[in-house]
Amino acid sequence: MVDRVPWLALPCHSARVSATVSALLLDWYDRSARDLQWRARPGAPRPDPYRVWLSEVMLQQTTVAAVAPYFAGFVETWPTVEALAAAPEEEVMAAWAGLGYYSRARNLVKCARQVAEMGGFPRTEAELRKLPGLGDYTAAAVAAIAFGERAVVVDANVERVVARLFAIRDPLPAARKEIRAAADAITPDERAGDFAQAMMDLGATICSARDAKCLLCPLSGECRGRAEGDPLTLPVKAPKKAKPSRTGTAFWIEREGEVWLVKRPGTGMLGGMRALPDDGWSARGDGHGDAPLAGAWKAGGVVRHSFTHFDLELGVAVHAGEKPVIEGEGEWWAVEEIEAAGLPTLFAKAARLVLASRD
DNA sequence: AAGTCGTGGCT
DNA sequence: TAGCCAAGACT
Repeated sequence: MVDRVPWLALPCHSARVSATVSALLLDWYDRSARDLQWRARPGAPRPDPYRVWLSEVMLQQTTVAAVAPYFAGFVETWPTVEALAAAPEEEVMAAWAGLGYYSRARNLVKCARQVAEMGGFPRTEAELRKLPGLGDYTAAAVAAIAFGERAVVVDANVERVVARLFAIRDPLPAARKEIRAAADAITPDERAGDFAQAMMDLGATICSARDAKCLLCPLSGECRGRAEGDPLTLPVKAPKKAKPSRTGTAFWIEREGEVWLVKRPGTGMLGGMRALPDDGWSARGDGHGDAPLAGAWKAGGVVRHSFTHFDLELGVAVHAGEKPVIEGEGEWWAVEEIEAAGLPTLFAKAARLVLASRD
């Protein structure tokens, strides 16, 4: 689709612009790179592929600030991919609790076990792309950053920077091909990993979604979006659908200092995570409200939680009867150690609500 | 190929 | 506040 990018139709011009952009950006990166714990230590030519892979998976749709403590905890507990491969999936899921998008954690374990079996990470983008949890972005990022391959790394930062740099006005997601072609054109043969990280640093700190600090930008002189006066309007995005609102109930059942926890099915919402029993609420509909066992219940309050595609108002019902008898799969968990259960945030909020009402 | 899948921070 | 957004993958 190169012919759809007007400036690319001029080979000499485009080659000059591309070389200028990559040189300016790499020079800026050498001066201004963020110091992140998964990047190579001073003196090391390249970072540890395990740390690169782990960080890239954690950073999918997730901010650096949110990832930092989880990354530190993971590499402390599991310093190598072999160590992670040997860990029980349940422990990894619990360690991931609160970070969101839990299919990432399931795929993380799957991937670690495959890689350990293979004797190490594959070193090419094409081979990395076959691993579970590595899509186009992550495969390219690991290949470039950990192994020095010239791969075209396109994430939301790159899309934004490129759309502004070349004033690409077609709306996303239709503009993806055009943006990718432009990103390809400015990716250098050498230091593609640094280039990718530089684009992401630029997108995070200078050319961000709600702000464009053009006076600080190393590419401002080359930026068509700035020249045309409206960089903040780019990239253009399709309007989003409205979020539905749902209601549901979670049930707090306690016996002798322990609370009844269930494990959610391996796929779907909060898949594979420990949880409080609930009444079947979902993105598609409200919960039925029926309690999982007979006896008296009292209201424990309401938790409001906003997921990506719906809002939930979750009532918490507390079992008020004597000696609850439970049928079905689950486990009694010491209330005092509820923090270690690895509850996703929604249920952690519910637990906090119940426990706070006792003080 | 559009929908599904978390969470916290920012404005 | 309510909406937007973040180093996307998977189906």
